[in-house]
Amino acid sequence: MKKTTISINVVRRLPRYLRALNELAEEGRERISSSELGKMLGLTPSQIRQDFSAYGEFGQQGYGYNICSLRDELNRILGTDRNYSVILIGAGKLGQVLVENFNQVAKGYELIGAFDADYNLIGRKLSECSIYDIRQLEEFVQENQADIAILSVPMDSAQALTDLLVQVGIPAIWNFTNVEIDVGKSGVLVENIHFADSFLTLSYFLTDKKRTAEQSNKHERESAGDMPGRSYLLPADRKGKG
Amino acid sequence: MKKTTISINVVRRLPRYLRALNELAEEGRERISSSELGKMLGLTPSQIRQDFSAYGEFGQQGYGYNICSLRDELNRILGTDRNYSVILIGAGKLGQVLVENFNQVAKGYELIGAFDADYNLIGRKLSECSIYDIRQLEEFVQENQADIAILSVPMDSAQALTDLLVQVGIPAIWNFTNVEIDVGKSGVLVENIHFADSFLTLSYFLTDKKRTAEQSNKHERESAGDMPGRSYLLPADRKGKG
DNA sequence: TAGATTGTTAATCGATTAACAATC
DNA sequence: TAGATTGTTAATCGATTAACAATC
Repeated sequence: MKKTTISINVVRRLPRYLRALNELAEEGRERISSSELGKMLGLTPSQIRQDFSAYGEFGQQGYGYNICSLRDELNRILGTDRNYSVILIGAGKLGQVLVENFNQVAKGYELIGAFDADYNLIGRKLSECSIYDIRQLEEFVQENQADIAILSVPMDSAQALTDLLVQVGIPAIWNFTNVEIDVGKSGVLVENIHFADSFLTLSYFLTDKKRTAEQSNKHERESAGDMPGRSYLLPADRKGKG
Repeated sequence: MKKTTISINVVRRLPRYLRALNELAEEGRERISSSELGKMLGLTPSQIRQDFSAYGEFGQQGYGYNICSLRDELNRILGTDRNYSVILIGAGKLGQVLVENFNQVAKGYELIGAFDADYNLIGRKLSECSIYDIRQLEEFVQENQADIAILSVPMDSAQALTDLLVQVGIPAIWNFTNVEIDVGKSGVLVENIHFADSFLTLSYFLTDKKRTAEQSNKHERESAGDMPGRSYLLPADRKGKG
């Protein structure tokens, strides 16, 4: 356990490690080396050992890492064992889909309430969770601990609802609106799912590839070799290295 | 126009630039300096100038950048002017939501077909787009150019459908399944929206913050100052710098 | 024991920031 | 012209990779 500050790059790899370990555990595997895990995820063994060592000494020389205990450590590090309570802000179509998939996506988290301003929705149920009037939010969070808010509202109300969430003291927002929401200096955590940004990134690489192809067509295939092309764009870091 | 290889970090900032520029254009602003744009997005002026200069000389000394022409350049770089055709694989709830929001998310792209294996869905319409039998996919792409596939299917069929997409020659996949899909050495582009990974990242920082708080409680508030705490976790790079 | 593989230190590589001449 | 601000080169900072002693 060395590094004092852990970079965002390291953090974003942790869920991927957890995913791989869950798979391995299901297959009944007992142990794995940094080098095998590296092959699975397209990372170097060095990087994997560095990443883990930022949090402790989880492996054993000559043996590798015990899959179940490493998985447990990651769950602890990520906080999936903390029984966080989640609320949904915006119970429209997207919100509904998110709730339905919620248990798949977020094992160990509990959805305790949904909020909307639409009277057609208020009073209904989403899975096992009630939809409340957004004006009841403050009251609700005074009586119930809410750790994370899922924000799935129209773009034009995103900032107003962010302000509300900050005001009532929600510590973390999972933002699905395609807006750069502003929490000021509140210290409220924001994690964005910007669909459009992700889509445009894909569009970029596709365009880049086409441009390269157009280019080499211009050069009238003097070099007839197959151009490799990026094959994987993973969030924040590349899979294969070129 | 200098750098030959452009890093993924730069690329992932481009959609954010575009978003800011669209906003500014709507406000009727004409020009902006790297330093003002930097303030908007929490980036240094240097970084912004570096990023743009990888693609060309879009600014003017003493003036800054013309908002509309910079926006146009970015659209060109990202390929939003290329009229890409998109298909949807998996017309379930998530797929439906994605299609409904598609025009908002991806202006300038056309959804030309949806595919599913469910006979309750096949033959219906999603917005203005027909849902076809997935077994017709190969035939369909022989007759229609399809540039990007949105993959929104259950986790256990994700890889099989990826294989199919690769086989029929789709060049880019926007993957919404929480699975590390494998396109082998095909060179097919993959951009992931891993909901779970994103959620766990948020959970991590929340937990991290709580741990820090617990820590400083242990130290019996000798230093009574307010701890700042990370306020923004943006994809791939941090907003405020600590 | 010998082989495997860790955790960690040092080396390398890459990305961000700073500085500044060029110029609108 | 003077002030502003670019594009780019150089300096700094940080992250990844390599190497290796420690040890299971």
